[in-house]
Amino acid sequence: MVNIKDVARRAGVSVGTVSRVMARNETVGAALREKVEATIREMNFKPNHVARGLRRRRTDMIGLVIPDITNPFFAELAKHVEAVAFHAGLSVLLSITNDDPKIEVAQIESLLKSRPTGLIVVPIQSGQSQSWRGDTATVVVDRRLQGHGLLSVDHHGGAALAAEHLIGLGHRHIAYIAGPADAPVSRARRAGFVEHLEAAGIKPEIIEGHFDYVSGEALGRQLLDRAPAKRPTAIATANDQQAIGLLRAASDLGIKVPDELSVIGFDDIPLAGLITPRLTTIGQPVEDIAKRAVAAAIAGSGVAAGEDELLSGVLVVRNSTAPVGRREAV
Amino acid sequence: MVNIKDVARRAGVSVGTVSRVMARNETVGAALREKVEATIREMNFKPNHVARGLRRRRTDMIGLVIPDITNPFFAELAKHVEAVAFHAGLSVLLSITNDDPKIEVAQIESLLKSRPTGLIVVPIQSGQSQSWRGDTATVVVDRRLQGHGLLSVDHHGGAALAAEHLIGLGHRHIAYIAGPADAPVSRARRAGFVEHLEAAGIKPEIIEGHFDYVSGEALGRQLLDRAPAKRPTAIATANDQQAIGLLRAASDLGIKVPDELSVIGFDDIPLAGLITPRLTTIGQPVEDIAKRAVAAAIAGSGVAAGEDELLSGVLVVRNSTAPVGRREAV
DNA sequence: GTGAAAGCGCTAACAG
DNA sequence: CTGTTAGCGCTTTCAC
Repeated sequence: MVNIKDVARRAGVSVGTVSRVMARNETVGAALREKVEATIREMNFKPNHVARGLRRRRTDMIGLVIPDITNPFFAELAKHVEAVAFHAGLSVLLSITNDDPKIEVAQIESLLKSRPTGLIVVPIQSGQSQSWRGDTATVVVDRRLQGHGLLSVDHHGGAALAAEHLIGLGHRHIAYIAGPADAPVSRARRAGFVEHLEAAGIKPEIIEGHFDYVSGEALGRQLLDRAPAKRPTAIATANDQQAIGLLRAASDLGIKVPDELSVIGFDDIPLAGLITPRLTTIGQPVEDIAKRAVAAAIAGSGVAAGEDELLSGVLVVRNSTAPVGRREAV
Repeated sequence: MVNIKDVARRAGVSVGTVSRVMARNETVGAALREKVEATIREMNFKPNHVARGLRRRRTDMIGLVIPDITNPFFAELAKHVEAVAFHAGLSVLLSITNDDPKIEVAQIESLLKSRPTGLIVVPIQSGQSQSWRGDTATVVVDRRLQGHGLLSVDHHGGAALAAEHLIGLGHRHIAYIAGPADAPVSRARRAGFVEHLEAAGIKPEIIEGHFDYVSGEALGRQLLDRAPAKRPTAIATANDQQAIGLLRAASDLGIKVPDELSVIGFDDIPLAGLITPRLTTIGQPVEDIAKRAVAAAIAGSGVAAGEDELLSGVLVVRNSTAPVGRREAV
């Protein structure tokens, strides 16, 4: 493969000059610059980023560590992170932790060996800030990690929005399908939801599961497979996937949404607006999160501990929620 | 950051010895080996993969180029590729082309600068095999690219399976929602479906769109928003997302699936089994594809041109298809 | 078996 | 403004 020396020789200049032309910053005479650029094109020279990375002691890559790429929210996040990074001339190294703390540690250690410019991490558990060297900018997204600032939607506030919505619709018998208790994001959403309800004198029935379709379906069945009078009139879930699973359970049990049951999710994944009924949910500013994350990673600043950036979620009302009255009317 | 020299000095050996210990292949005396390993642990030494990559002229990374990570099928593919790669000690560089040929070229050129061990590419169009250097193993997955072998599910055969299923159910008035005509994968699935129907003397109505929910919904509406007698009794789609969009359109128009309309998709994304009604579809062996892709990338072999590896899809019957008779009965 | 030393291809001083 | 040169941290002959 052709290297900088070949180019320099052919263009009749020194390697330093070629390097400066590529960096397009230095003061290189117009004549030489053109000649070099022509030669680069002509020889189809692709500068070796590995060598450059070695010399610069940092590569043009950012590591992205997420629990699960098949979760539409993280897929969306990855998509935007990749787009913004690419635009900034960076590549993204993808790591999937599969919600396994051991793998998470291994993945991060492995990433670090490539000396990336920055790390964007959606951690599994808040415990033990990994002792990875402070010389790689780290921005922690969506879920809290000890010793780091957090860039995320305001889980607590967003969940409160959901609670408010259900209360406003007249619901009093309300259940909540939470995420795994060891995930701080679950706790934040749950707390935001529950506290808001309790302030209104309502005590929701709470049940815990994973952030996926299957869990939503199983837990939904558990909540709904009982005498109509004992069923909640509204259920909120910790994310949209659970809500979609719940919708499926309701359908299987012949329970009409939203007439007999209101359902509200969290995330506003693309699918939320397409299933039947269209899902009412709390939308996240994913693109904005991605932009800020990449910017912080590049700036080398990360998000300082204690300096959280919490972005507001927004209530998206669609067809899975309705006034409780409708049910009595039936 | 501590480097190999620091370790060598502290352990009282030469850098060569440390290197050999890490490569865990050479013949290093047990005593020295232990001493070095202890020192590595003690100093928390993380070998610099950038330097190693420079020296080896190849990094421990594989590039993964896909059109759209929010497409559940590709997310699934990425998940498995990442898992297999990680297991083999490789990192994955993620590129998303967003179905834009210009970006695809730029992404690949950019990836190559990092001198990855191999490239796994889901190309956008079959045209112009990019003139990237033959010195990077390239395995082309899912969609054909001129000058390369293809590793993929058998689109043609899978679609024929779908056609066979609908015919067997007694459907005669059948429509097909295809993918974009410029994508070979669309053409393969469409051809497999249409040819099989025509062999049975049926000429389907065909309509084209993109591989996403929105397109499926719009096209579905177009196909269904007409007098009942003029509507197809069954619609097959080029992928599950379109099918899900179609289901939504049917629901909006008050058309019962599967009683009044049978729907069959392609891919068997996780969601397919969870929506209402559960979607009948053609399942892909994603994990197997991922395994083979990574193996080929590592082996440096790629998939030789003309040596396609076509894996069989499998018909997954769920609740979105039913005998045409049911409708007449209503 | 182990050490010494020559690069991998580039960037960034430093000269001129 | 441009050329020269010393490494970046590792692997890999080549000696011993």
